[in-house]
Amino acid sequence: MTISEKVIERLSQYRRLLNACAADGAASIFSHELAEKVGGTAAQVRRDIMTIGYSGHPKRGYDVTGLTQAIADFLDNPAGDAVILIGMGNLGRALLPFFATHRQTVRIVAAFDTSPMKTGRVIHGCRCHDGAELESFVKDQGIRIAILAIPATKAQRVTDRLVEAGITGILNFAPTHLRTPKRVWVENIDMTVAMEKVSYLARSAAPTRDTVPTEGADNE
Amino acid sequence: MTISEKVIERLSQYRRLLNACAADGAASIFSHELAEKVGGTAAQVRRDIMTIGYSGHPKRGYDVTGLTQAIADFLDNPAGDAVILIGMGNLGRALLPFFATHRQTVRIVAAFDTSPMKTGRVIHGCRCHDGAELESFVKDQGIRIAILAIPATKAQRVTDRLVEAGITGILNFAPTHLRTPKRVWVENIDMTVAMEKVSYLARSAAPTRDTVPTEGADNE
DNA sequence: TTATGCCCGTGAAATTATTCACAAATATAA
DNA sequence: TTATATTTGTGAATAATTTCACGGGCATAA
Repeated sequence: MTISEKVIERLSQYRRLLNACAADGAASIFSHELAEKVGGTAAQVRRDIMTIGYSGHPKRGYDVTGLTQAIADFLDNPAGDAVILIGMGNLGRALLPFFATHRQTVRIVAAFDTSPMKTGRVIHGCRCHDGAELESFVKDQGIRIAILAIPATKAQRVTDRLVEAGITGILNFAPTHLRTPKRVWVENIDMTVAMEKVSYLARSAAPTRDTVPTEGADNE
Repeated sequence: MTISEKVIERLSQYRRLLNACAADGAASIFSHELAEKVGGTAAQVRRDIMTIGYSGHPKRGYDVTGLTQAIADFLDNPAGDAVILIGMGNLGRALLPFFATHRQTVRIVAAFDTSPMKTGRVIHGCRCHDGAELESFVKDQGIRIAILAIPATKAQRVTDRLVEAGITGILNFAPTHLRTPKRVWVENIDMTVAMEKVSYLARSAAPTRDTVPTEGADNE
C-alpha cells in the first residue's frame, strides 16, 4: 500500500496538534476539532486517519494518546534517525536550535563545512567536521538523511557525494533541483519560490485554503 | 481566470532556470530541457507556459528572454514588494542574506523584534525595530507582506496584529497553522513536517518524483 | 521544391485528491 | 426502554492535476 505525500504531511501536523492537546489534558478529540486546528476539513482528517488503519470512537472521537501512537508507529523510524547537516552558514546555524528543540526521533548528530573558521568547533551543541570527512562519517555511522544548507552552486556536487556514500533522504534548502537516483528522496524547501508565491497570491483575489471558513467572524 | 498554486511554483522555478540559461548565453530553450532541469515533464512545462499565454516556436523552442519577461509580467508586482521580517532570532537573521542576494522585486525593508538586544541595531543591512512600532510601520509604509520567523507560541498573536494592520500575505516559518481572514494568503514553510516526511520517505520504497527518469544512468 | 524530423499547443484521457453524504454506532436524556 | 443528537467510517461523486497523443508548423537537407 502506498500513501500519498499530502497524507504524510498532514499526519505530521496532526501529531503536533495532538501533542499540544495532550499537554492541555485532553483525552480525546473530534475530527472537526483537529480539522479546524490544522486548517482542513473533518472528512479529510477522518480519511487520513482511516488510511493508517486507526479507528476512532463514535461520539467520543479519537483517543489522543492512541492516535498519537498510531501516527508514531506509522511515521517514525523505531530506531530513530541520525541526520547530518551540510553547511554551517547562516541558515545551517539557524536550523540547529530549530531541530534541537524538536522530538528525539530525528536528531542532528553532526555538521559539515569546508571553512576552517567552522570546522573543529562545536556550535549549538553540534560538532562541525571538515567536508573531507563526509563520506567516511556517513558510511561509518550509517547515516541515511542529510540536510543541505549550502549555496545552490555547490548543491549538486555535494548531493552526488552524499548519494554515493549511502544517503537516501535529503532535506534540501538550496534553491535548485537536485538530480538523484530514484531510491533517494529529496524534499525541497524552496524559500525563494515560496516568497514569490506569497507576493503573487497576496495580490490576487482571496483563496480558500489556510482559512477558517466556518463561523464567519472576521472573514470578509 | 484562476491559476493553480502548483503552476505558480513551477513558473518561479522556470524563471530561475531561465536566468541561469541567459547567463550561459542561451537564446532559446526546449520544453524538455526546462523539464529536465526542474524535474518535471515536457508536457507539463508546455502546459504551464500555455497557461500564462506565452508561445514558443516549433523547432526553436522558447525564447529565453521572452519567456522570462512573460513570467515576470505574470508573477511580479510591477511596483515591487516591500516585505517586513518579524523575528530576529537565529532563523530571521539567516533569512536576511538569503533574500538579500535575491532579485529586487521582493525586498526586506525592515525587521521587528521585541528584545532590546536587537531593536535599534542594523543587522545584515536591515534595521531592527521594536515590535511596538509594527502597526504604525505597516500602515505608514503600506506594507502588504510579512515573513514570520518567531516561535509558534507567539505566531497567532502577531498574525492577528499584522492582519489588522493591513498585511495580505504571510510567509510563515512558525510550525503552526495560522488563522486568518480569507483575503490573507499564508504560505507555510513547515520545516518540522518536511523533516518527518524525509525521514519517512527515505525509508519507504523509491518514488518517482524529484528524479531524472530518462537516460537510465545511475538509477537503480 | 519536397520530404523529413522535431517541437509546440492542446483536447481528451487518466490519474490523484478532496468532498459529499449517509449507514452504523453510541452516549445522553426523557 | 426509547428517542435523539452526534460522530465515525467509507463508497461514490466531484474536482484538480497530470499525462497522453496527435495535428500543425517550421527549419533543414536532399
